[in-house]
Amino acid sequence: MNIKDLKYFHQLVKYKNFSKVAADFSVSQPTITMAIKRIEKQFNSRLFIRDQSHHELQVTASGYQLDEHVQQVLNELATAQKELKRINSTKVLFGLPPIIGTYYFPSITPALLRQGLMKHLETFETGSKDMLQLLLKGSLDLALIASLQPIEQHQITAQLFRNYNFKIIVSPQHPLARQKEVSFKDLVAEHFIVLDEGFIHNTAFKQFCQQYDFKPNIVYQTSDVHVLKAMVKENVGIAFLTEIAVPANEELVSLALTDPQQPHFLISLAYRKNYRLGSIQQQLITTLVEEAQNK
Amino acid sequence: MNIKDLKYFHQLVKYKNFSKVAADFSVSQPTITMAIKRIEKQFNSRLFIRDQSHHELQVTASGYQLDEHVQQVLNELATAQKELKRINSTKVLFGLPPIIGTYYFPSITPALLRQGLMKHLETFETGSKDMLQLLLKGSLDLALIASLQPIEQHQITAQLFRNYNFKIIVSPQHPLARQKEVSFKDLVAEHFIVLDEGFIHNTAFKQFCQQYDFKPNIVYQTSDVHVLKAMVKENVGIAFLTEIAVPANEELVSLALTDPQQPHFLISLAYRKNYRLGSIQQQLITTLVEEAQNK
DNA sequence: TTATCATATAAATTTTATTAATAGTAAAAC
DNA sequence: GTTTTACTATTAATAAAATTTATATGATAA
Repeated sequence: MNIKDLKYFHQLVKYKNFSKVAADFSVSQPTITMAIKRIEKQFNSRLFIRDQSHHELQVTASGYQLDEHVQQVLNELATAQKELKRINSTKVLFGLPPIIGTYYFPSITPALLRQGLMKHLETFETGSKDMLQLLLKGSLDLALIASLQPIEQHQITAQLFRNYNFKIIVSPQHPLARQKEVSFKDLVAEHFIVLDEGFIHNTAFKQFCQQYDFKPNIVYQTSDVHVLKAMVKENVGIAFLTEIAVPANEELVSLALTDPQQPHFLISLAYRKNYRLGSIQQQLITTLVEEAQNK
Repeated sequence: MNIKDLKYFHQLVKYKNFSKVAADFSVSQPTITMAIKRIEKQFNSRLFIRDQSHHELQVTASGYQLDEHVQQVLNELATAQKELKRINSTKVLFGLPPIIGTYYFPSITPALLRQGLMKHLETFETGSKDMLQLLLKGSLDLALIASLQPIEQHQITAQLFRNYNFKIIVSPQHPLARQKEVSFKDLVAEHFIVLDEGFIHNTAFKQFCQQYDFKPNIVYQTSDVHVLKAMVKENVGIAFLTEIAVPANEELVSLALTDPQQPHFLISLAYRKNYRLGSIQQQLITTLVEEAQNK
């Protein structure tokens, strides 16, 4: 059996059209016919129903079931390809979401430098949500990921190692600045500056809104935490942010949330279960975990 | 790329000998040489070091890393093959460990009969530990599995639905029969009849022994619960058994365990995440879950 | 030195995949 | 009710690929 045939098969399940698949792979149409015949013979199953009357190719239950496995197979091979491409580079492709990269990671870099690990790191920045997908696809080796729930993803090993609260930040001019804490439900009337979809802040914020059943008054949405803070300082609105992103010395007032059920900003270290750890990777993980525990 | 090449590759990682692999697949030795060359070219990586001086073929880090993925791929295809072979039989191959099959399952059969589901069931009996492996390999469609911890296996969906205690059972003649409950640590001097390795009872029992740091006096080991009970009735020894396997009407006395930290006998319904559920499968799962909740 | 073991190479052969050309079939368009 | 169009299947020819046979190479062991 040939991988190529599996690729043809998968595309056929997707497009349900032999000619289109042929064109897609720049081969002749009979090539696809033959490939599918080979696969149907190999698995001894009818995978498609060629019913010309209904003007669409039907995929059988067997066809869909096989496709589940074929997808897994093709992904596995693609992942292997990407991994092997990197394996001899002595560099570890390390995913670092912006907030973690700005406010948490710098505190670990001295330790990494001491161990001579920094030069083996190649960081890649994107939102935590994308990160998990990139890990799964093999486009990353290792990643720090922020989440609201502990990461439970088959194929991924995740070590939860930091747990932060969310806070409300306001300008010193804001009436709330006199308080030390506040309940989210008392913020119905406030104007909010919020972070973009890619941030889990967004998800946590929506959760809160849903919990208290109110529609927040969002005056501005940004993907830049500095912009968000600048606007809060100008008292344009208040914001919802992890405590990690609010160093003490800033001209901002942060209020604890008193709500009994509240989400947390979790930081985990994640990698694929079948990613083989070389000595550099081992050292890196150990150092990251140790540093996380020292704080 | 050909699946055959991947099979050759995997065996070569295993045996580290070209000629042996060739013999294994009944092909000539150059076939393997060529196959490996193709794969090394495809992945653009050195996978083996042919160092004749050390008299053994060395597998590189890349080689091992690739093998991780190759194993996954080969398993996925083998699973697909088995699944598709069964898919048109309208039968669901249903794994049922002996204890669950004898003491729990019969209580659900009336509901299954009412729904006309029994005729679609083909049950297969083996220990819970094997069951998970068989599911993963695609040799089973669905299984009831006993475990001490909730099942957390990537690729497997498991619904925990029953939770039983473990008990100590003794003959009415036994001194302990006058008690209602007992702590495991007070059983050091007893003679035990225990179940075989395949049973999770065995694991739970060992856990207890380890916890209290004692070496149990095991007078007989069996894989048959009836034999175990018969021997307990004869007062040959006492036993450690789930409450589910001790119906009230038997001439046995069961004692609760008072230990604060004790394992539980969990029953879960499990299937592969990418096992597509047809209407029969859906109905079956719904019925099983409903019945479990009714008790 | 010779024998032995393990892998590589090369040419010939076999097997398999692909193509070009064409046929078949049903629905849509004229 | 032909003709066109859109899809898929079939066939023979061709191209590509994997496999074999025979042999070479290189290293250790006898």
